[in-house]
Amino acid sequence: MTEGQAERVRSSARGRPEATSHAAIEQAAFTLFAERGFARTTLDAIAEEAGVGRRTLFRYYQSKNDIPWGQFDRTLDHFRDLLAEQADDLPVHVAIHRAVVEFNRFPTDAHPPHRERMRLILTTPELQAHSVLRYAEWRRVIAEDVARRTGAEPDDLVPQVAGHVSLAISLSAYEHWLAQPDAGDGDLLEVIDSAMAGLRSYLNL
Amino acid sequence: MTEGQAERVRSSARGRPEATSHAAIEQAAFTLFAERGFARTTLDAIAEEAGVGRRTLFRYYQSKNDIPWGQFDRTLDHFRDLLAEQADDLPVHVAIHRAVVEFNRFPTDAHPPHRERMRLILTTPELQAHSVLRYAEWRRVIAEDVARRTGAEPDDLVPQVAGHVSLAISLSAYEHWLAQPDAGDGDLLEVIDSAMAGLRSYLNL
DNA sequence: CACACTAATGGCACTCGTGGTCATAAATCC
DNA sequence: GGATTTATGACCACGAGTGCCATTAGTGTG
Repeated sequence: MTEGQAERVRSSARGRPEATSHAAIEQAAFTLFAERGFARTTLDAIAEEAGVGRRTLFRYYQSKNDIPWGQFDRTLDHFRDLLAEQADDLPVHVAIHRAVVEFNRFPTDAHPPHRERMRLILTTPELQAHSVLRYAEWRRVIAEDVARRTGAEPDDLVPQVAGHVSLAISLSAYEHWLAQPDAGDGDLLEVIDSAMAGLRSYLNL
Repeated sequence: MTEGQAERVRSSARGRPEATSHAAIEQAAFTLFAERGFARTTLDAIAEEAGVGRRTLFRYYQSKNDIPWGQFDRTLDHFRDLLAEQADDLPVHVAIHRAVVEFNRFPTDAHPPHRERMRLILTTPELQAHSVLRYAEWRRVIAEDVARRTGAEPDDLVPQVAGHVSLAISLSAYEHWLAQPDAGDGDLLEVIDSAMAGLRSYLNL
């Protein structure tokens, strides 16, 4: 999903070989982000650290803001599959919730690790802002699944609300999880459950 | 609320008078946005249209992205008041929901009008992204009120979820409202109610 | 009225992200 | 070896954003 940088999959082994990789760029970038912070890390610095030209970075990532998201693109397809796997006779919100939880079980094949990545994304203003565009695609995937389950259109109100609310739950959970000094990946899943329970209790308060 | 551009309220009438105003800048900007679109409108063009220097724009708005939001800052205080006004014996989610609806009743003292403003904000990628920073403050106001009503801390999970979910409802409603070709301000309030009802039905409550 | 004072203006220079163009490098295929 | 293919990286241009500072246009005082 996402346009992202177009899956630079070489069909053949012809032509000049790549001078770097997404992984190498991310590693270089995260190193510098950790040292100086996101805003004060220039693309020139990342290019130098990665040993490539600055112009080349833009062939691997659409923008500086896209670097921290790394592999997220590919994961959306996985998310779509997880949603499709949930039984059709489940209550819709249960099916969606389960898929959301599963989606966060093996967050990424990290490097840098999931938590640090999410911490950066959720605490850096520029990235918080930029991420909305990613979230929109994520919400769309949910809206489409809810529409399919309920016989509605993805643009109808309920599927849209479901997408927005699922995101709301997830973001609440991530923020809470990040606020806990030493929580592991498993704890994240519990917090997502708690957030959903919190929503239900809020609506009954 | 928001740091925003610091309420340029002159204590005395001394010193050189302002060469322009927020209203004048917004009017110039919206005119150009309508003509060429947001992205292709440069700050130079806005400055020229408003008859001021480019540098001066930054004394009225922190960034180009902040221009469409206009007066939103001040409205947050109003929102806080609306929340405080809701009776303490109401179910929490009802109190919050009512305040949210009221908040959107007289959206702005428009010019340019509310709907056009929101259409721009919600359909322009740069602005969609930038707006999360505004939303965060809005959510904070809700979290604080929910915390007060429930005896929790604003950073606790339920108040946070309440903020996120209220935003989710509002955004769903706005998007749906904007998708209707000829809906008025009153219709927006109904859509907000519908979105909340949609959430409850989605959750089988 | 002239002079100090105050506050906003706007020009200049600079950094940084982003995008277009294009010559060049480094592989494979014949 | 030469044609072909593909990625690279240099050069250039534009626009947003920011610090600096001389200038402007008011008010208040003697």
